[in-house]
Amino acid sequence: MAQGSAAHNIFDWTDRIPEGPLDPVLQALVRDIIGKVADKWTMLILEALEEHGTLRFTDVGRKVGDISQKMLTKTLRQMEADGLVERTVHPVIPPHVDYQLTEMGRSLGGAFCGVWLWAEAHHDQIEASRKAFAARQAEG
Amino acid sequence: MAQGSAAHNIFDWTDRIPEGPLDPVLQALVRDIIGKVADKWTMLILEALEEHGTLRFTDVGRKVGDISQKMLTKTLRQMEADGLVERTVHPVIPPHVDYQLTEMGRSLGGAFCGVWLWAEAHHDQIEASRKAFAARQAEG
DNA sequence: TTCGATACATACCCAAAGGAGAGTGAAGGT
DNA sequence: ACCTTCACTCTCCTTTGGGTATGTATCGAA
Repeated sequence: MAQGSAAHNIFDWTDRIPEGPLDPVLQALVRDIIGKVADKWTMLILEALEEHGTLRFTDVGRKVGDISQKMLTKTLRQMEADGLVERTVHPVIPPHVDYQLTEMGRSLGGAFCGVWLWAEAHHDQIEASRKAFAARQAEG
Repeated sequence: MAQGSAAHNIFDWTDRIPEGPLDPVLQALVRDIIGKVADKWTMLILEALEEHGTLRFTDVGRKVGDISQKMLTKTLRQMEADGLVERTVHPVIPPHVDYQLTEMGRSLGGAFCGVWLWAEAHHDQIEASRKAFAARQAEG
């Protein structure tokens, strides 16, 4: 059975009406945003800036912890492009660059807050589930 | 300058007190959960199951949209291990497998709800920011 | 005169993510 | 005797993520 007969999706649903009043363009846009914004480093940097206010480059790295310089630069640039952070360059030597959340960045931080709290509240339950699942796999 | 002189992190902060009363173990645990749970496919599947209740394998794929069978299987398995979804196998032929959210899965869905709303509310603003950023880069 | 500080850019490399397509197995329809 | 269905699994293969190392500019201090 040739599954990928259509375009690129395995499930050929072209003969069905997907939903109804859902705008596929908006759907795609939101999905794209979710994909970029629900990134590990984005979340971590967001939290660091939310907690400490304005930080300069190396300080962001220190607050986040185990992040390489490359990913720090890359993620900060992406966040700047998306309008989540504001980058302020002071033309001095040695260079001094400040990063702070924009209004939109702060609002995203608030939206993520629920996920953080959820993770803190359920991490032991997740551990338990994983162990139970592993045990099930080992037996059956 | 050899940046990676310490372990694996570029920023050598071993001579500083990191924060204070923050438990590094819990910090790591939560970070791990965030990394796995704040995954694009996890979020998408979670939303599909939240919206439609119980779905079988191919239906989850259809609701999510552009997901390959491989990632669907993988993500569903991970979610099952984490205790977010319950997998029910009906031993019939052809096979019939149902997926539904657990209580914990539903609570995570609630936590993510804020992010979805945020994405829907700010996608146009993000687009504008990206265009402005690109224009700034183009000029110099 | 060389060093160190700061905020990167660039290049090289490896590992993981993820897509495409084929295969599987057993029952029921034609 | 064949085809179809469903929920996968398995094997390639390409793309992306991400770490490491090094370079750069400039100024003041040692």
